[in-house]
Amino acid sequence: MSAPLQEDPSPGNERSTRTGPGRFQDVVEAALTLFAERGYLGTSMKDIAGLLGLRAPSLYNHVDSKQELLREIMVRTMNELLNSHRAVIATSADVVEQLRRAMETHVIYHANNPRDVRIGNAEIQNLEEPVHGEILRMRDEYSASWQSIIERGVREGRFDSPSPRLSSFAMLEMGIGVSMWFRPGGPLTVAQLGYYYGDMALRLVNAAPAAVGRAGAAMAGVVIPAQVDVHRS
Amino acid sequence: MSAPLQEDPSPGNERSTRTGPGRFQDVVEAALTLFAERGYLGTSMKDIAGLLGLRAPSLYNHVDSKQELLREIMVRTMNELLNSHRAVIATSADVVEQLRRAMETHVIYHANNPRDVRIGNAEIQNLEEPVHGEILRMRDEYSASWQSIIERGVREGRFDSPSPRLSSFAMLEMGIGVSMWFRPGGPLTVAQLGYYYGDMALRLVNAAPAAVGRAGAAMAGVVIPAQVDVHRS
DNA sequence: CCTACCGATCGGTAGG
DNA sequence: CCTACCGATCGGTAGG
Repeated sequence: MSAPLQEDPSPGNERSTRTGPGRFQDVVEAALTLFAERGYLGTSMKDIAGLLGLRAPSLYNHVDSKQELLREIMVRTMNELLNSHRAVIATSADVVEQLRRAMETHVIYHANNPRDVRIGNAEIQNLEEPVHGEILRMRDEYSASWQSIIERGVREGRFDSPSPRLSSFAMLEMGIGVSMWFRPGGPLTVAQLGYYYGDMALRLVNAAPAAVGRAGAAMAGVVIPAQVDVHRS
Repeated sequence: MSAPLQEDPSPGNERSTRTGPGRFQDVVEAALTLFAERGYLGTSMKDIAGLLGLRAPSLYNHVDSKQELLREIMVRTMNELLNSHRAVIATSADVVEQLRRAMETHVIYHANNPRDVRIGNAEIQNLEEPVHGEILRMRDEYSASWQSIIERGVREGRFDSPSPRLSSFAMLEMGIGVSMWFRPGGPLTVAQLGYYYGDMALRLVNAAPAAVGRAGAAMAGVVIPAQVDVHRS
């Protein structure tokens, strides 16, 4: 997603030409849009080529197969999400702050990358092995990290949850939902969105600071981690 | 979903034979399983026929088109969800109780109908007009009802929410997620699941009764509405 | 980067 | 309920 537009100029890169509209990342970008809109099976190589002003067979100068495009999108997305998550929970030892920041990062990522996230959640069954299994393992790791944060908070007496597993599922899921309706330029900024959802996460485990105030409440002290970039195409 | 297995014997029903494995509802049932597993575009009429021990062309004695199967599933599912919701919020005038019961019903429906719900959320873009628009309108109505419950709770001073819209989205979404992981026969009953999620909904708007206790807490007073049937195939 | 083309599969129809 | 078959489209290759 955030890869530079110019291709790696090293001579070992034999998959892409150096110029023109058909470079690998451009094909991925077109696939990202179309897979998200119509689904993997609902998108043909002809469609992707059309978005780039090409004929379908020309894509195979840059891409091994349609499956490779799905693989690239899913692996990259899950890596970005996991890395952002790991980085942000390392910024505090306080479990309340960890949960709040994890939710902010989670929601901001989903708001900024709706196409990737939609594909990631809708097309798992169309991903072939071994990547299919790898993605499932990464999702498990992500989910397990959330659960362990909540479990630790309960152990430390900071959280109240009848089931850390259910609490973590609820938090993850409500954040994923953001990718389905959030549009930049609306009444809410991405940062505000993150703040509200961070607050909701704390409420879910009864760790919320008293009341949060009305919509538009000041957001002093909110830290948007640097790892989460806010651009989108 | 809950239609009786014997077909309507009225002579006006010209779409289905009265006996045999290929009646309309059986085809829908097979489509339900396969659409949920592989997606609408990933499922062929041959696949559906195979599950019924038939050849693909035989299906057209019972079904107009593949699209009709998707239409039937999506309309029926959304109608059931909306009707359950309307019925359950009519059982109490207290806004806290309405929200709790709405969440219980929402979650129980999603736990009991994972296939329908998965299709309903994944295949909207494969639904043709005018049904596509009708489904979107029903979803809007459902979502709006949740938001108005929260708005009223805030007005009455029972709820605290910086954004009823965001709160309702979060609640809806965390309930939908249940359909992705809940399996009957696990450590949790459907009724317990509904109770926990009802509790989480109240927490999200700071209306939770103090603390809820540990996992396995007593569930005295939980009302599972009769409209929500608990069978699944 | 293109045209021409491959075998496979699709939803659906004809006709019995 | 079947076999035989239709035109369309698919992902991908050959060859330049």
